[in-house]
Amino acid sequence: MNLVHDFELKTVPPYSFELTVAKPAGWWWATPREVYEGRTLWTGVRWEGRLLGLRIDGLRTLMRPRIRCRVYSRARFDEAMKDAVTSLIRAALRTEEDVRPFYEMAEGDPIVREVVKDLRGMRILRWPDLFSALILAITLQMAPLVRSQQMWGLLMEHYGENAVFDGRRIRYWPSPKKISETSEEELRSVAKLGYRAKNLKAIAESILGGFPTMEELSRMPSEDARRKLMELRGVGEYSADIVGTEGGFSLDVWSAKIFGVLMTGKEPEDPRAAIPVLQRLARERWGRWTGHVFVYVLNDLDKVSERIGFDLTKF
DNA sequence: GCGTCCAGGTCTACC
DNA sequence: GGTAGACCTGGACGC
Repeated sequence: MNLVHDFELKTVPPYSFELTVAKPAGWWWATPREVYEGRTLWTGVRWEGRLLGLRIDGLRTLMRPRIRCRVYSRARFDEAMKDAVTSLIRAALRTEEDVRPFYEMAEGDPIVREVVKDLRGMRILRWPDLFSALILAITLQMAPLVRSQQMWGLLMEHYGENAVFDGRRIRYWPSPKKISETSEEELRSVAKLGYRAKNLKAIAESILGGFPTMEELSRMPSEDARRKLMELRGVGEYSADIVGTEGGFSLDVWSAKIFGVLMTGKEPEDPRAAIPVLQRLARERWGRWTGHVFVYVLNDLDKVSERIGFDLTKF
């Protein structure tokens, strides 16, 4: 791949590049196989059907942050393509988001007050590529994390693609086209997707059939985007919140246990049944910042556990 | 060793 | 409009 675009982004402080792209809980920015070393991220993104290599450097400090991004491609880039990719990366890094109102709200809340000090400057997740985010959501369903990781590994190994640039080789998620061309039986047996194979194929076909892109979804009112995502086969509220551009409160059985302890003082007896109740309580308590609280708390479980004297990492 | 349970949900069929 | 029951797979657990 050749260098086709090189630009800098200003960010609204405080902005921590490291906490944003390499989350303490281990979540990646675009692919689990990306590399983060010494304030530089080598990763990839699929845009308009083509895989791009990205080298992103976090420059300067928390309060005077800048980001330099280099884009690599096999194809040539014109000015319109450069503008589109710049805005895609800007949105996915959330460089223009002002988190100060969130931190002000946190001052008055005992659960969030210390968490925002631990993770000052972190931005919540915002997947750069819709289909990759949907693969993540589908493979998280009804599976312990190790099983989800097994599915990611097999999907990438057998159907993924390499971005080779800047002396690096980064393995990236399969394209919708590749998944649509693979039989459901093969996805079941080779990628061990089980019942999810049918859903993932249907999603790939919807995307190839003109489903809105992440950028188009982000321009919709968030509730409309959420409803649109739930039109996809196998995407319910949980998955729509994982993929969604506004950082939803995607409670599942695991996180319901954690927030059950934090918000009600005890582990729910039936976590699945507790999900809608906890979601309502969270929405009432944190309003538009609910998704931020979710990501901040789940990325700070060690310290939160220490403070409350209850091991939340055991779930 | 072997059987059972259930996990970082969603859809369908039935009432 | 509300809700059991089914769904892949594999690790944990009890016997």
